[in-house]
Amino acid sequence: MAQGRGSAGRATIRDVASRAGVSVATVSRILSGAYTAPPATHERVMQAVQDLDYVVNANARSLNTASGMVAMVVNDITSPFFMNVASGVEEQAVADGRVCLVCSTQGVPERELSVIDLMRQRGAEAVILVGGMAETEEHLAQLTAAAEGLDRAGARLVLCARPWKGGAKAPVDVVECDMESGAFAATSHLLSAGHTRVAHLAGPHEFSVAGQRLEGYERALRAHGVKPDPALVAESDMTRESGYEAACRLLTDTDATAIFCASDMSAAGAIAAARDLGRSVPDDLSVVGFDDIPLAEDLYPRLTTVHVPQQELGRSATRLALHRRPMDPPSRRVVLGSHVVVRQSVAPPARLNTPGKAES
Amino acid sequence: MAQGRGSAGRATIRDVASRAGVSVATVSRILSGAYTAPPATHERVMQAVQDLDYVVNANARSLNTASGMVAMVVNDITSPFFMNVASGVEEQAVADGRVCLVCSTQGVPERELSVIDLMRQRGAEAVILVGGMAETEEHLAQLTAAAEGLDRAGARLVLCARPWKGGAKAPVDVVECDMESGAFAATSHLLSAGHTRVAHLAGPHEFSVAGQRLEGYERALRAHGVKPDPALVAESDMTRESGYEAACRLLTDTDATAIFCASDMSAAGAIAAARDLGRSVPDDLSVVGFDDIPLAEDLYPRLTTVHVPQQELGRSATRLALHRRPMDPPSRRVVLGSHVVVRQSVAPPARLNTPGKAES
DNA sequence: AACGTTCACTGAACCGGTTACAGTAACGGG
DNA sequence: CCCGTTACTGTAACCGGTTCAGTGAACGTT
Repeated sequence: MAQGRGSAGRATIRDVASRAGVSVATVSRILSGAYTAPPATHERVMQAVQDLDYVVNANARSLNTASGMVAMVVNDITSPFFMNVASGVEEQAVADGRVCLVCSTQGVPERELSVIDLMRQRGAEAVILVGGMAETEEHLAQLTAAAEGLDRAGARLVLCARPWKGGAKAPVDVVECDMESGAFAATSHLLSAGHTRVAHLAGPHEFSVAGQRLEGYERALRAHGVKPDPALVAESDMTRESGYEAACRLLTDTDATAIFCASDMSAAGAIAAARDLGRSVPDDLSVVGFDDIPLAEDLYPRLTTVHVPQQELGRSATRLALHRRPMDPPSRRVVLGSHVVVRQSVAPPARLNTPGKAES
Repeated sequence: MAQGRGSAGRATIRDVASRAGVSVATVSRILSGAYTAPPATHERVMQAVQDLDYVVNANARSLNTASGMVAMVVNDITSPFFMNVASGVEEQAVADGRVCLVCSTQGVPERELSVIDLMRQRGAEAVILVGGMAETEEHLAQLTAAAEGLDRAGARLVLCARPWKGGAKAPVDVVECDMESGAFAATSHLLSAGHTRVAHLAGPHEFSVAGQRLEGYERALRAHGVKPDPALVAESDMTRESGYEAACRLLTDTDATAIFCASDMSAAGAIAAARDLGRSVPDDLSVVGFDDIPLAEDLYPRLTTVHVPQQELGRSATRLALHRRPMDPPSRRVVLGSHVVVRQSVAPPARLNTPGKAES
């Protein structure tokens, strides 16, 4: 079996046809399962395929037919949050009989566009953008153009876990999580525990998702009658390292007794920073994260955080992309909820007698 | 800009050619950058491309030319270890001017084969298998067949972080890490700290990588004059959950004072189990992991583990696949080293007076 | 003036599939 | 026995690119 034909290169459908003594059309029909040939013919063709180790050329095939590909574009392939979403996308895609390909932009905005283009060139049926990215107006315009191009080709661009600022007439669907209210709940949780000096370890201000979390944080403060203090918000890029650094600044320069972090990763950094500075969590410092990635369970103390339904985000995005009916509006939007999951990283502030610095 | 042509579907190269008043050959050459046309012609063509919002059909293109695709196949897209390797693959692939696509098998062996096939159908220049998988003889045979098929098409199959049992004549390259000696070093580290009852939280016995770690563990025991005790090795599937369960069994059923885990994930489970059973790490139980994924830094206590150069594994694999000279042997093998990185999860055993169970 | 080059470009034959259209054989009904 | 189906198969025209072989004009030689 699989005795490579003498010549180099791969066998083509004509090789198979001539070896089986039938026409290419017959081979094509049999292989694509279009119809049932009489057992004898079927057998002969299959034998020829076997003998020649023939595999169809999917590129040639999708010259006339749908490619069956769903493409997912991710900023950072090592980010647990993104990859959890990605697994939801994948799951739904294979459930719908497609194959799912993941491609990373390595954080470079231009690569995002070129990757989308690539997928468009390859005839992907849906392109799903997972996660945030800084959005200049130019970038947004190009994204809109790409979406229109995809649309014209009968494909779909879906934004997942990332808001869309491009207007409703662009053929773009969006699945996101209500992060503003998640942030509100998280911050409220800290305020209810008695904290008044609640810091926020924000994400990059260019990221719209970061903006939403900041807004929720500020709204909660105001709702509890606490005046937002700009000194209490530090910016990081949501990674562990930059979370560590920003938290160090917060802990040394301010009197914050609690930190609401824009991501679990930066919360991990914050906890490490606290430990290195001799502050114990949650006794000396309460920490709340965002995302609820698996890591949250393994931090010490186990991290109280805002649960974002990552897999469901991915699944919804894929469903939106693939199950589209003729008269759907050009642009649809699904918003999933989030909720805080309470674990062990929050406690009441150490001393309620704030003025004095003496131990209670 | 991008004023969609009246008709549906995408513009083809002939549309562009006729609009620019040149032949398709000219357009093709200009767009593929094959030669430099006079500015006037170049300009006309580019304008037509712009007007029609033309994008090449990459599938049609790769009917005649190399696809420039590198494919990576992963078992679990959410595994930090795999995705760290994956980022190395991706990095090297784009450095070599290719695009890199990731595809997951979702842990199903048959899907591994079908995904490889798919990539073969699509004309990938290299297929890189990242991570282990149970290998039946049949699976191995099919893998060999796939490798031969790829080879005939001028592509390459590379196994990364996964050994190859299929013989050296198969056109398969392998990049792996010396896990046996990593396991030896890790176990020795525990033995040197004074432990004699060292348990092993093994991976699935069908996984060859798990076997290597078990061997290193046993060799270390023998080297230190300790008789391996089968009761001290528990099997898990390297996930956190199954690590938790296996560790619970180990902690309640045996008198182990240290556990060498086959992965950091299962070590995380073991630490959680110890905590839930009221044993403190490292005072009552020492734990060593394997892989050195980012999580290791965030566990409490910070996890002593065996560092596996994940990104480098991925980079090497890609280099092997892409940089191949004519007279290279059919099958090459690169083995990278590993070393234990000491953090805080190991301490001498609590009581050297093991016989009595009284508190010291 | 005749001739060899180079330049800019074209026509048409590929690449490897799918599929519309058409043709043949066998079968069953009237 | 004739004719309309039905079942199967073949021919050839696509799909959308790349590229080989070649044409005609302009240019520089001798």
